Amino acid sequence: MSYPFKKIEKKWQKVWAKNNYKIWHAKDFKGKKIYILDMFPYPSGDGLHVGHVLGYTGTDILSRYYRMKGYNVLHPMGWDAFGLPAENYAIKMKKNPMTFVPKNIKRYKMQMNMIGLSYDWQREINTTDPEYYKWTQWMFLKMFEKGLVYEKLAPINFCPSCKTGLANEEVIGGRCERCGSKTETKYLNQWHIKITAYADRLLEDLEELNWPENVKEMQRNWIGKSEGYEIDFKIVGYDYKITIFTTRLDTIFGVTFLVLAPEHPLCLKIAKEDYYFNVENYIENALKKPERERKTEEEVTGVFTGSYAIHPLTGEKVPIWISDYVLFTYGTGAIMGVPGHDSRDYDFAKKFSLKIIPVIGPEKGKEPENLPYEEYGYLINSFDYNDLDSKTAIQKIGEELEKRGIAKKAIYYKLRDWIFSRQRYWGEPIPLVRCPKCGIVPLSEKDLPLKLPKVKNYEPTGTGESPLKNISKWVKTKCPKCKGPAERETHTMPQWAGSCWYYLRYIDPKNKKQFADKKKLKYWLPVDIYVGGVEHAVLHLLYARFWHKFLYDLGLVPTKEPFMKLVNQGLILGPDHEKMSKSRGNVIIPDDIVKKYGADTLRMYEMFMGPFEDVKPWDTQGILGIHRFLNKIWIISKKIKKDKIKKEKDNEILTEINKLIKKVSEDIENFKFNTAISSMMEFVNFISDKKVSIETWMKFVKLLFPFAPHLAQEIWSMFGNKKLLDYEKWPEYEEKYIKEKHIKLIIQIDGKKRDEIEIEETALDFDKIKNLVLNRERIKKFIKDKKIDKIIFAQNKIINIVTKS
RNA sequence: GCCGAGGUGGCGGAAUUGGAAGACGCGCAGGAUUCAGAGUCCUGUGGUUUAAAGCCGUGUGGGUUCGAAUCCCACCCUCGGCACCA
Repeated sequence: MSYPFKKIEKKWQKVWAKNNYKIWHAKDFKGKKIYILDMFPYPSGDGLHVGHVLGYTGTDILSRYYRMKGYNVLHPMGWDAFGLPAENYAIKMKKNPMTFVPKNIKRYKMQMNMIGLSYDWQREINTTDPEYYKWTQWMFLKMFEKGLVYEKLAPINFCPSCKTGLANEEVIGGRCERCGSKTETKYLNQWHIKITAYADRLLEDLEELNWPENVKEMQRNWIGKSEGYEIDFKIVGYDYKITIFTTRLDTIFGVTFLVLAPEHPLCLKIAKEDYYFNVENYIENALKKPERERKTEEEVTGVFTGSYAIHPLTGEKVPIWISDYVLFTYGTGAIMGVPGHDSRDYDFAKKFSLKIIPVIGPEKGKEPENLPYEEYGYLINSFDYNDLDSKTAIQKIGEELEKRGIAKKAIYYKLRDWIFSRQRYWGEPIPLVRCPKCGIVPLSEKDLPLKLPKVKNYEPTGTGESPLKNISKWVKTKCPKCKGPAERETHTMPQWAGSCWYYLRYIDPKNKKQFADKKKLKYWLPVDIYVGGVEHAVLHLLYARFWHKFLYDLGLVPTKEPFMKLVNQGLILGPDHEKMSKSRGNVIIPDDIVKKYGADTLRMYEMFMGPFEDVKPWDTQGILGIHRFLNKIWIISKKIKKDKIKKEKDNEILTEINKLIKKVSEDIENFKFNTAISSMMEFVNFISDKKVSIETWMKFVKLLFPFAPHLAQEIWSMFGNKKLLDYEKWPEYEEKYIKEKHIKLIIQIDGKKRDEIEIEETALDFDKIKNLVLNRERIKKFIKDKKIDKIIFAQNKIINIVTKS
């Protein structure tokens, strides 16, 4: 029979709901703070899944722990309700998101209470609340004001299923991040935000963050900074010059051709008569396919222009080609071909029988086989620069070319500006007006929020226009400047807009005058611990850092970075070790588990499964182990109540409980919840045949509380404690009980364990121990007539007798 | 191809400042309780044809060391990310 978890959980959830404003409400400016943040969910309609439970339980354990440690804990929750997930779901269910989303939120909140999460609900926020998105729009206007927002007709990624343009970050392997459809390229007039202006700082400031290395690396790669040189090549018979970008100036003597991207404006201008037709043809063909689709093609293609450039150092003529393996959107849209040391250039040269000159080789006098050939080798076939190492050569050649005005240092990034327009209904309206007289005019602050109108038909049109375009009542407006007739911008903001600053609003959620009070921001920022999925590594986490830096530059937030420590919870797979999905039928629903075993079992099992950050499969049997453990605790509690031993007299138990306090505290702080639970189990196994005092057991119950709050609270009150456990102090361990009086010494012979011996700590003397050990029968038997070479005595733990062979 | 993380029983995983490999849990086997089952409790559980002892064992092969899952070198495999970024 299970312990009455249903009754217990219901009972305490009621008490907590009633007292929420007291127990979990973070008061401003009160002592030492800690800000523990979850990535807030999209209330999509499927409800909380076990992945949410994993992350949210982790932060709940931390919050409960730090509250008991005496910290002022800010642990809020809210709803990222704008955007595609909610909208797509609403379309599928044929319900307006405006009426549908609040219902979902209610359900999510109910589920969160069902698993006993200790959020400060007084700080709840919702990105679709006009009082919230008023400030999202306000911040957008600040960016507009500072010249970070611009409109551009550009080829963008378009999702044919979601019927909207997407940012580069939202395209994962050529597919829509949300629905998995292959994206297409469309030319649309879109608002862009100049995130590239922050590229360097976004890169540099990563250093000071306590984030998982892989996430930092993903951001570094995404920003993709390359330092090199721009070099001008003169063209024979023309006044034009071709500028290329390279990071490998040391290979310049290996240049045997130049390649232009098909979009390059010089292509047709320098094509010779005999080649013109071919060139025109090639370009036309190439441009039909957007860059993204060209990449996947295996075969190298290209066409010769008939023109030649002059090598700036050798004066030799090198042919100028056109090929779509050169991207117009990166660097200068033109490259120097070094087939000796670049695999793509090599493939190209092979295909079109172009010259290949190796210019990097082994160090002079060294055998070629024992050195790394690529990267930084030594120059060969490079005239005055021969035998220099690559690094030095880049410097020297750079200096020389700069002196002659042919080259200059340049830095390029992979990062592109943030495409900010969405052709969808369910987002923050962009607060701009198009006036035939004044052009683009921003709304004034007092006109915010610009509310999203209620509509009947909100489905995406697919024409590149937003559904808002059809609501002429809303679209037609007056120009804020000249008061003449004008039209509103009808595209909406991307889903990421609201999540860029929500952690700031929690700090002062009801402020009507500012997005948050400065003093409060100063007190609570930065976020100390941020927990969420790794899928946001170059989406939300990059945008939010940028947004935060922008606010920092305006003096509106006190820190350069928003999130100091980041932890990614690992994915939970289905029992079949596959990713959970409806189509596979391997989805575990938290509600079912709660019904069957209770919330405490669910919480604790998810923490016990394995390391918090690892991918791990759900084990339908494994959860029984945790449920049995909680049952055992319940039964032992009843026994202890009957026994009525007040003070702890058993020294062994004192040692164990003190060790446990130390272990659990350290493990919680390090997100090692699985080993914390293991050691609690070991403790319970240890005391199960002993009589434990109430004093000791109450300490244990406090340790259990962050993990299984309902059961712990019930046991706590069962022993007549009136105050809620939330207000109790976390137990402290006493060093004197932990110190071992006896030392178990392992005896090894030639590194293999042969025996062990227990020694008083005070009797640790090498000679004495040596005698003791060598006289033991068992040891004598092993040594027999072997000669002892030496004896190693290590760390009061091991004695190793080494024999001569 | 490049970057990052990782390979430990039948399974999830412990131990990583070099010092008893396999904690804890699941599963499995045997026993107790029971008319029976469920549940609970006890015992065992890396391999080595049976007990003790021994021997072998942390992806593979080498190395350093009194001693290696842990450090070094080479290789194999798995997972995650990026991918014509010059």
